[in-house]
Amino acid sequence: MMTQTIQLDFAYDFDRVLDRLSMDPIVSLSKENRIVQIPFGNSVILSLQAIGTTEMPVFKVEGIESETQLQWLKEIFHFDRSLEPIHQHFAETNLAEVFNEHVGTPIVRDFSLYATLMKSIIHQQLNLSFAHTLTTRFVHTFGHEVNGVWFYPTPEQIGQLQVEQLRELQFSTRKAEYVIGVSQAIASGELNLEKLALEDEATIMQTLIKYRGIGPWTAQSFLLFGLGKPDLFPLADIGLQNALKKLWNLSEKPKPEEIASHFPQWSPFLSYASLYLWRSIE
DNA sequence: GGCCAGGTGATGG
DNA sequence: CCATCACATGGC
Repeated sequence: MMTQTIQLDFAYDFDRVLDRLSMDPIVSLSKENRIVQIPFGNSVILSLQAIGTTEMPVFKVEGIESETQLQWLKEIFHFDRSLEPIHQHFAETNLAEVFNEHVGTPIVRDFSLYATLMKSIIHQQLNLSFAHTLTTRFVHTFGHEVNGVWFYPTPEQIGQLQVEQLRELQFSTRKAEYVIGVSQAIASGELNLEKLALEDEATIMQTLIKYRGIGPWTAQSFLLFGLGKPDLFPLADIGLQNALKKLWNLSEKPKPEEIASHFPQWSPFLSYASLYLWRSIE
């Protein structure tokens, strides 16, 4: 098994990454050893360990079998683009303080596009704690485990389920229908997420929103956490509304139009504003 | 015990 | 086209 070393030339706080990943009960990691195990495809496990500092980030990678895998890993962990221009951009904005508190914090993508979609649908309108419970049950019941690392089930498997099988895990009837329906569309080849990912953002949004259970919030989550797009701010998100309410000392949650009025100033890096605001209330 | 949660689709004007 | 409502159930 090949071991590789990756060195970055910009500040990158891997311990923050581990903190965030540790909120996902499916992810296998050790904060102490600064290592995370990453499921790739159907059964490959890659491991990523930090052996440097935030200012001098160095990583040890194991399990890589091809250049394609290495490139994928770099994109997933945001190794392929510097965070410094983004922090510079926000230094003169009303989010400067928030950004100062999150120096070197990257957008880490989900480990598969299908996982992003399922997770987003499951998370709709639920508190994080219960959403994590449902996601864990979903993966533990229908996915598979290799050496302690969990792999999401395939769309083919989920597409064949009956609503009742997800009801047993305490999914609502409607949510079960969403999850199964979207999985069927993917399994049949009608919806090809990898191919869709190559299209422009407007096309991706329009395509996804046609499916029952995918609204603007879920489609934007797909762009942000699935594809790592830099300029998304899901206005419908209650967490972001609450984060801004707190930051601006408001008595009520700010209205979407009020939030959107700041977009010209924050763009083209709205996703980082979203991410850090979420973290500010976690 | 009531209100809220990292929304969405259906319904009715 | 926009406002309102049901959905399900845990967390606090």
